[in-house]
Amino acid sequence: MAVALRIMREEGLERVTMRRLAAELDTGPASLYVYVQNTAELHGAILDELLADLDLPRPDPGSWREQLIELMAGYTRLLIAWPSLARSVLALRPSGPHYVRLIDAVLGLLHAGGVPVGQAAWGVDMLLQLGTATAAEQGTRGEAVDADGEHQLLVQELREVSEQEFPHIAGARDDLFSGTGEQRFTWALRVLIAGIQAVPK
Amino acid sequence: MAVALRIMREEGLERVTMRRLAAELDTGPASLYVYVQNTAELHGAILDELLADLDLPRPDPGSWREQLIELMAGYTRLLIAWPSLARSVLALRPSGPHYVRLIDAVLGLLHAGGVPVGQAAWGVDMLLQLGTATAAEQGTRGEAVDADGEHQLLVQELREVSEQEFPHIAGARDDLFSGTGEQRFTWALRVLIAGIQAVPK
DNA sequence: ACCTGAACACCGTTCAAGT
DNA sequence: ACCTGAACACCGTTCAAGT
Repeated sequence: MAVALRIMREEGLERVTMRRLAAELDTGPASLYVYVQNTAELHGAILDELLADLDLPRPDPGSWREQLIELMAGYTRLLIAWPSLARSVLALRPSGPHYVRLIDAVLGLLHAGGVPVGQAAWGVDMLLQLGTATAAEQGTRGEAVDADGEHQLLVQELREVSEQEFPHIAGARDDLFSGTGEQRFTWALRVLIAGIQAVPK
Repeated sequence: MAVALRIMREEGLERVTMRRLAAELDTGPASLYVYVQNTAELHGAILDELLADLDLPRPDPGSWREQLIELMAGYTRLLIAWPSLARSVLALRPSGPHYVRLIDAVLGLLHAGGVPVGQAAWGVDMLLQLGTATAAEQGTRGEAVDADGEHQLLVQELREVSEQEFPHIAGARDDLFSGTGEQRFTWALRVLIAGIQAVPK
């Protein structure tokens, strides 16, 4: 496990492959299938290892919202450092003890905020999905230039769109690209929290 | 392009590779790099092709919310049929004419609902991200069994968690697993729409 | 009983060399 | 000038055969 984390830190998740890990451990790739069912499970184990470093707050009814925003920001920051791990995680529906701990903490904060338990239970999924997806959208270390190129492509396309054909894009042009990633993410969290509080099941 | 779609429909996105596509076109893989910069761009082109089939509503101020929910459900349904395409798309920040058309339609509906343009502009990203991420979380055709296995793992873990260690999970146990995917997704859309309306930037 | 070498069936991308 | 065969550098997973 420690070896897998080292490879990820040094060369990126892309290099944390069964073959590469096996080579690092001086054995054949077949040997790893004794400990792990497939590559997805290997990546899941890496996530849980990373989540061990996440500090969970002791819920305080007076500032539960800020605590929740900070906790989600922390989770997301952690994954933004490894976008392709975020991509794996999204397909994975992670399990693992530290992930469970995180779910409990988010539920605890929503409880402290007086959010009805049914809404909180469905809301946790949305909050974690927002964080994971936001990280997954970031370009990978390796692909950074490409992903940016792709994004620039959309930006350019939206800027050049004709007012006749797409009036609403034209009318929102400035707002579409405004704000930093951080500002947008914080707003998104507030949107989610407000909605989770307000909308009954 | 038509060939790529056929391969996807017959064998899944996993088989829409540069080499496979080249073989299907009776040439070497190098030839494709004349038309497309890399595999990600190929997948992006496939998405835009699929989006051509999405019906966009003419906004009606009386039922904009239901129209928006139906539009987002349509987008998501389309991607749920190809979860690994959704995964590619999340990393891609898609461009392409049909994607632009979709953005304009969502903005139009939010406008019809009287949502301030700044909130609408940032909100579109959240709505599309919700759809894409929800589809990406679905198991792939090929991985279906595995992904389900993973998910069952978390479900089991959450069910068996001790009341002392994780009181909030224990207290929300029934709600955590309640509802169909459809019900949860519709609720999530309403949460997002309510939040986008309510939270100023 | 446990482990793994070697094989099967693939990948993306580049570039020198051909037409 | 344009196209592409062949090569480089990898993959995940399985299973027969060894210890």
